[in-house]
Amino acid sequence: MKILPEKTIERLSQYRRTLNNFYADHNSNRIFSHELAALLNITAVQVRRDIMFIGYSSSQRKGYNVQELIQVISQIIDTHEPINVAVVGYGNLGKAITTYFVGNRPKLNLVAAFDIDPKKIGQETHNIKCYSIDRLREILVAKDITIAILTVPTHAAKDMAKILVQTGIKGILNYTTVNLHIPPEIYLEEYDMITSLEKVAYFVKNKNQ
Amino acid sequence: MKILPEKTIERLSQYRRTLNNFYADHNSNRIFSHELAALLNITAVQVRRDIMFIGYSSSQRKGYNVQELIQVISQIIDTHEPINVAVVGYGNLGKAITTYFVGNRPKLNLVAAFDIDPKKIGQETHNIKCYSIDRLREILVAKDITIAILTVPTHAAKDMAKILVQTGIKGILNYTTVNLHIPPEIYLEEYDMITSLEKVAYFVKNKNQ
DNA sequence: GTAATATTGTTATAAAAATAACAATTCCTC
DNA sequence: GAGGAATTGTTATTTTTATAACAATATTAC
Repeated sequence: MKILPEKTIERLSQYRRTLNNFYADHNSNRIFSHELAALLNITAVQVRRDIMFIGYSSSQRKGYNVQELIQVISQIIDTHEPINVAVVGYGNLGKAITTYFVGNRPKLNLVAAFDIDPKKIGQETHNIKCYSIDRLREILVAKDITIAILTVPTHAAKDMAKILVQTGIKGILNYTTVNLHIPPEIYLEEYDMITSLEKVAYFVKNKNQ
Repeated sequence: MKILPEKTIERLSQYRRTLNNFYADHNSNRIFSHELAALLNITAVQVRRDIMFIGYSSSQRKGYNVQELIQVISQIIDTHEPINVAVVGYGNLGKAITTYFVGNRPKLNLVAAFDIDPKKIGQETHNIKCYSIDRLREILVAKDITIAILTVPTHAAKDMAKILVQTGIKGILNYTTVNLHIPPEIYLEEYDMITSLEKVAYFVKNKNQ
């Protein structure tokens, strides 16, 4: 299948979770585009357009089959073979992410955490063990880790990214406030909490324009 | 000034931080658009266009004055009066955000944290005190809190949002995976870590298309 | 001082994303 | 079973965002 728009991919992830919740709550296997849209604060057209993109279609006039739709979305956003993920930096943010992860995400396995603090090394939360940052290279390779979530302090971000790149990581989700410079074949997604907050502040201030 | 594009606001926040770092590191008061762009992994045109939007201009051919540019950006994204912010949910993520906040952000004050866990109530990190969630209404009003960062567990998100809305909050930054339904006059920014990770996984998988 | 060069500021174009419009289909009512 | 209503699927349009093109200006080299 042709690659899908970035925003559609983001929404597909949310559709899937929302559909799972919907199914658990309502025990109904039918959902209308406007129902799904309302749950996500978006428009029904947007939902239908995304669903068109992924090539799914319902028996018209009776909404979508919830489980089928979950299946189709999963075929697109999940990989065939599970992908192994590591959290690099096991401070508060790293631990928060580990907790978010607990549950059923069969194709994305969080398999290791790393930190420099001896007190954290050896800790195990939700079956995720924390290793010394010194063993980063070794364990990334040994455990076939493809994606890294970077949550180290600012001063360490650059060096960690360097090691990740050298080890052949495929994707980095960067939560540090450091702008990383890595080869273009590695997929880099950056998120900056301070920027988000400053954005909220700006639009709170300028809401009447 | 006319309201600026959302993406420009996001970048302005990052320009400012990058410029502050640049000034500290280089002790130079001049920066070219392509230098700033390189630091942020974007194009020089994008930088110049954003700077055009905010109405700043340099003496041509010699780059921008770093401190002036910081000033101009601050005038746009900062408020005149400081804005008070609270973290609702003082688990790992709430604590992580508190830590991120430490430093010089004169116009955005994190003034309180809230949690339901008696063990956390009364804790104080970086001068931020944790209060009982029972006192949320009271303290939001007393401390004139305008923006809330929501980091509570899924099951509590809806109720917390309700209280925030009732108390007249102006903006919410929602890190829970629950889609909130709040009046449109409240600015809502949502961020979903799982979605971000699933997005990275998708584009790692489909990078060659 | 003139030509070449580097940089900005701005307009024009392209690409991405969201919204609107509407035909097609199915279901329901009578 | 005819007519109306609700819903989907898709094309068209608009809006937002990013990129490209290029004139204007200042600096440097000679």
